[in-house]
Amino acid sequence: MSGRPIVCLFIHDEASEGLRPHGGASKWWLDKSLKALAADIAGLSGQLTLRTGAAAECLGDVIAETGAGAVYWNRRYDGPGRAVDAAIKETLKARGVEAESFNGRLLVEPWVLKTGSGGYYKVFTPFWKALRAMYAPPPALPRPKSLAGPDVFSLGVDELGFHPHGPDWSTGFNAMWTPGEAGAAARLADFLDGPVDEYGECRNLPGREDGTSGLSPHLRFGEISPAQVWRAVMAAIEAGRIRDEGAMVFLSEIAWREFSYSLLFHNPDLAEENYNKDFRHMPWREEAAVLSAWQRGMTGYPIVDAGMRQLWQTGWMHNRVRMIVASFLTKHLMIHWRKGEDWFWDTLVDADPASNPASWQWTAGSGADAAPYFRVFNPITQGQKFDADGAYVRRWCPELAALPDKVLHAPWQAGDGVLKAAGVWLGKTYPKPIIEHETGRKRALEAYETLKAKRSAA
DNA sequence: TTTTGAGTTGTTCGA
DNA sequence: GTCGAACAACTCAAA
Repeated sequence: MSGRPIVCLFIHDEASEGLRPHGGASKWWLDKSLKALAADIAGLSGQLTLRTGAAAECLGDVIAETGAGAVYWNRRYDGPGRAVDAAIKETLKARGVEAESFNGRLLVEPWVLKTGSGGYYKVFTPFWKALRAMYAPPPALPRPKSLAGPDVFSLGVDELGFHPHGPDWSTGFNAMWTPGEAGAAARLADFLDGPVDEYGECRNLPGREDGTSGLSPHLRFGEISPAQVWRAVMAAIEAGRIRDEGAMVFLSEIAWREFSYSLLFHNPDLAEENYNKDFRHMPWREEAAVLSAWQRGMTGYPIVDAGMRQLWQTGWMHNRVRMIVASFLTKHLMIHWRKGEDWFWDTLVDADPASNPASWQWTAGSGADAAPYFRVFNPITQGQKFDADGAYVRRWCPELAALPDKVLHAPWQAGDGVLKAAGVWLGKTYPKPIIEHETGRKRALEAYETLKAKRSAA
């Protein structure tokens, strides 16, 4: 294909059967990412061509307009996306157009790693061992010298309407993110220049800005690949610039992403159906007001509310806090994990078709290799343990900032004088707990008991 | 085929 | 305050 003119095509497809529409935060990201990509391509004498509509039709149009003889793309792994892509491949080949797909998103295709008995892995640790043992990143391809191609009609990025308007809720996003390939590379470089060595400990501290890599949205939108990450980490270890202790913990998190993709590939309904079918008997509660309080960060538990507000304001939430808020929704509040998954899908800039449902199911207990049923995160002790100095809660729940550390994660335990001195009026300036911890915990454990009873009866 | 060991991230209780 | 044990039982992966 070298030397032939290229049409760089992005199709925004909300028309093909079954595709899950992008959430609002994803659209915000795509708006910037596409602009960055367009600029990068323009720098190589090319043009990013944007179309909207069903992918098959858009491709047909562009082929007719340009006489293209070949179409190349990177694979996706969600059920509807795979169906659309398979149909396109078949149609193109029948028309005599070369059609080829590649692995651009994963270390290893989800059908490669198999257990001794030939199935896919359902437990992370053996999956990770197998991946580590066999994986070596392919050598990096050289940057293309030119992406020149024919002048084709294209929509402008702004015409997609991806940036929020009326109101623009994204002001808090701008300070945090630089979508695009250059932003992704800078993130990785910064992370490998020090923070990765402390990753093992600091990744659990949400108050630490550099405790985690912040690469998730870049990985989500293909601005950097896990193979690039792996290569860079290994190179830094070999050069003696970083130790392999923290680095391997970091790579194991990259492997969790792979594990999730393997689960999604082998369970295309992962975002809708319980992976563990016993959970169909779970007595979830339908309480719109309670769900809304969780979404708005008004549960009365500071670490939960801080997380939900960080999400709303920046499009991202620290991983430790994701587990806490997800446990709180599915266990204390007993609201279906799908409601949480939907909310994250809409509000996260890294909303991922594999990681999001897999992680929600993991926390709820219905997922692969899931948390055991008795593991109900205590939002008070989690806060005290991982946000001991209160930096995280004070940042995202400023109305509590003047409380002393001792009661910051459980304001209702503070005496009237302490509350008054801090300007906190429970039920007025900050909510009372939506449910008492011990009550919620007991209720969740009892519900899990009923699952067990139903299973043994079946 | 059978057996064996192990399983991301926690909490609570009692010594 | 700190420590170890109990919390269940099951499924998975590999020997």
